[in-house]
Amino acid sequence: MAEKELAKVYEPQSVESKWYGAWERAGYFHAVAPSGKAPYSIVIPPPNITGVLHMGHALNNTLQDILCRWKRMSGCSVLWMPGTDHAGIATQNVVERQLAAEGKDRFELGREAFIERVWRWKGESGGQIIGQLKRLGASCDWERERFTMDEGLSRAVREVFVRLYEEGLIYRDNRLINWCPRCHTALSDIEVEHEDRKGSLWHLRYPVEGSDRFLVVATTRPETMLGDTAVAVNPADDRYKDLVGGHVLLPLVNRMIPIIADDYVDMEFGTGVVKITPAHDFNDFEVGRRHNLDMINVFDESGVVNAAGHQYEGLERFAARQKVVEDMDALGLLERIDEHALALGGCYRCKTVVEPYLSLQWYVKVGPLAEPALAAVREGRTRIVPQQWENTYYDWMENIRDWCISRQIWWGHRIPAWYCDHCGGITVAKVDPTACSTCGSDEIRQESDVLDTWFSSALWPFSTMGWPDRTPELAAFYPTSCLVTGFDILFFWVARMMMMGLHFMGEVPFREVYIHALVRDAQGQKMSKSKGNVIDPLTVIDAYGTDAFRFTLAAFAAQGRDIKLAEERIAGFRNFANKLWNAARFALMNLEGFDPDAVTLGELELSSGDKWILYRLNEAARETNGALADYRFNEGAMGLYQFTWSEFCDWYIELAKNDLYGDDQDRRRTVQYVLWHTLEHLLRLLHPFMPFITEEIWQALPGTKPAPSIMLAAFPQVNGAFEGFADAARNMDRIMAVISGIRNIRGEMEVPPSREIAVILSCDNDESLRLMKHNEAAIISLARLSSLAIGMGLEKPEDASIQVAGDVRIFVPLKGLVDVEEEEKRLAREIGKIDKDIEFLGKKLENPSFVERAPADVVAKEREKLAEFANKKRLLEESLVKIRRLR
RNA sequence: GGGCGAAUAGCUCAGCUGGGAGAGCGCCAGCCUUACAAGCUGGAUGUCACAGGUUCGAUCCCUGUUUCGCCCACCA
Repeated sequence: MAEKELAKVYEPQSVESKWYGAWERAGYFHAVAPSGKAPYSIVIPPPNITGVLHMGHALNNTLQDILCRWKRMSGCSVLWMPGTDHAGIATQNVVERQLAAEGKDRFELGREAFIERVWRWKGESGGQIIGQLKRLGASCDWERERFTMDEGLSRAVREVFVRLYEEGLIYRDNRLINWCPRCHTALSDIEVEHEDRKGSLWHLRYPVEGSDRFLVVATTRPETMLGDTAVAVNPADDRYKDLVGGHVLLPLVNRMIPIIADDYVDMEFGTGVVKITPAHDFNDFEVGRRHNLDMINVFDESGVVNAAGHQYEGLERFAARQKVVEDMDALGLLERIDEHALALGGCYRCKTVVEPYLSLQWYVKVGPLAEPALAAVREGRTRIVPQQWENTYYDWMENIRDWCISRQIWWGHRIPAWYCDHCGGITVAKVDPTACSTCGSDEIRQESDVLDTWFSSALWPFSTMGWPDRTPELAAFYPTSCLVTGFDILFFWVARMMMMGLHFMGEVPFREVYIHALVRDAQGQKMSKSKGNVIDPLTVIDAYGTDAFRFTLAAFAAQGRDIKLAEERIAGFRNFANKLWNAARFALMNLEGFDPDAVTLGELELSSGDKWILYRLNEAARETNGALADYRFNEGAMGLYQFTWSEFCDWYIELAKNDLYGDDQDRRRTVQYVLWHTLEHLLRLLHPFMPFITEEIWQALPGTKPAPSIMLAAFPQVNGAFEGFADAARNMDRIMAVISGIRNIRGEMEVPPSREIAVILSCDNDESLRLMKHNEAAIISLARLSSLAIGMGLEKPEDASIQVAGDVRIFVPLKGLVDVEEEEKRLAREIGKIDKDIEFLGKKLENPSFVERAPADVVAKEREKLAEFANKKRLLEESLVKIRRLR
């Protein structure tokens, strides 16, 4: 067995690539169904195949991996289902840009060739994010990796579409939709992002027929007047009552349009007159339907004015706006222009301003699907964490509108509907039909639209497991245990999975949904390419290592709060990884020749220090399990950080040195065992957070391994035997207080560590005396003493510095160390601090209502504290008086 | 317009069911103490946004105010 030399500084790169490959090859990520073990399953939020790993992915997948590794180690059969999303519009855009660079467009290629080209692109450069997830350490079951357009999932999509159609939950309708004039497709309501912008409110005069009056309408979109088919006023508005039923002459196009009355018009706003453009405004559309108005579409699918716009035909919509305003002005029909704030809707893929557009589209009737999805959360069958998001979910589900699912692009699941040229009937079928189901004609054409990308991702939790077949995976792993996602896709994805899962599986898709925060930059701004404030996770990984990065994300992941990622914090956790590494180096150096297999805990005689660290380790296990069970990732991470650094390294390792370097072979063996045991368990606790470094160290530890990888070792649970060490742990706390007291004098008096000092401890009871004597060696070495005298009721030497630690008085003779003036100042400072405490507690205890009404144990505790402070103050004052006498 | 969240040390943030506020970084002082200078030891630093209320007691619960941030919404 060649003992390898561990470098002084942890180098993540080689360790990471080595272990990830080994784990994957060994099949540790693979879930077997059924297995007899308790199932735990998570489906990954499938990243777009166009995607490149960003901070959001890094956080999302780190948290999922922490859960999966923790559950796997806790004895569950874990399925983490990975895959990617075909991302219809986004992917089509990428390939279209490529074509444009070659001076071509998709229409030249034709539909089939274009789709082929997209598949080719996917094969060559799509899905690079998978490799990036592996660098992050994600323990996904890659053997099961799925793609939303692979054969199985396409079959599921088809099945769902046909069934919903047959149930009357999918229909076609001609109405206004959000249209992206750049992507040339319809968008669903939530695919439109509203942004507040400054705009103008143009006031236009429309001449009233048969009169010299004008009606002044206010509009934010003057170009749409080309499609006006009415003006409306409120029926209760006395100003215009006489005009209702009459007409105005629409300028520029010179069309007579009616003056109608509708409650929709707000008398208070503007002039109280609204121009009605049913084909280009959602409200106007409703008004138009109520009044049977013509709906004149004045744009083509690129947002260019069409023939209905007369002389403006061929003008792009914003150019048309300018021209319309100019022409109205020239006619003296532009009354004025006000500044006006408005929320402009943009395409979520390309940011182009969307156009309300009249067209025939496919819809899902969501009301009947939303009901059960609401009930499931209300009844707690799916729990949303943090709970505050439940309200957002309810609000949306309660006000949900039908979902436009057709997209006029080519890349995606083509809608399985065929139109009959002969009878006009529609055939919807799972298998491509050869004839019209109504008239039998074979002159049928398939719908050219594809489905919204989110239609297929809504099926993800069951389609990835083989639905509509009844598979062992579905039986074992559906419903999934947990979904980890950001709130930005709560509506897009989570809500729709709830609806589809309940409808087709009869059961919720996941028991819990953990909604995590957004990762922002150090200034709290959303990271975006245009702002140039993007931190690339892979750059961070290269610079600091995956483990440090993951630990940073976990430590920051407090519930309900955005993460502001500052690079210094990552460096801090890189230091933590290095600290762990060096603690391990220390352990390995001192465990040479030690065989843990030959030792059992029961045979060992444990010191206070040994019991203390085992007790604290046990508490750390309790806290980590509790934190992860509640998705308190930050508490889990920070708790382990504190245990590792402030307890294990700062105290136990220092304590252990005494015995490791000493002559007592029994003590040496005992400490070796405790050191080994603590480190070994600590590594397991840390493994979900820092998978690589923990495996590397764990493999180097002596002893027979319970598993071939730490991934498969049992996650530490609370050990009842260690809970009995609570008293010993408290004793150790007293020893530590004494050591800290001595160090305090040393630090305050600026005595360098190289200078060993003599110390006297004075106890006031036997128990205390025994405890101090028993831990004499530890005190001497940790406080760096030349000598230590311990006794009962000892007198303070005249020129000694004093410190009080519980019931122990600490005297440090100052002879030749420092002058008494310094000691005088230090004592005055100490007394000053205590005075404040005494004053506060005194007031509290003098308050009769506190003593009467507060719980007895609280009062007793406060009294105890006061007595302790008073005692400490007395001792310090005595010595201050004596010190002064020396001058 | 509706809803949600935040305001705590110089900075970035923790703080579970009310009992004198914590971490990391930074700062000051002293240290190459044979695991680690990416380190060790000691230290300083807070009207817990503001104003009321409940309570013996409020950073925590209630009301209001201010300032930020986000989400939703068809007022031209």
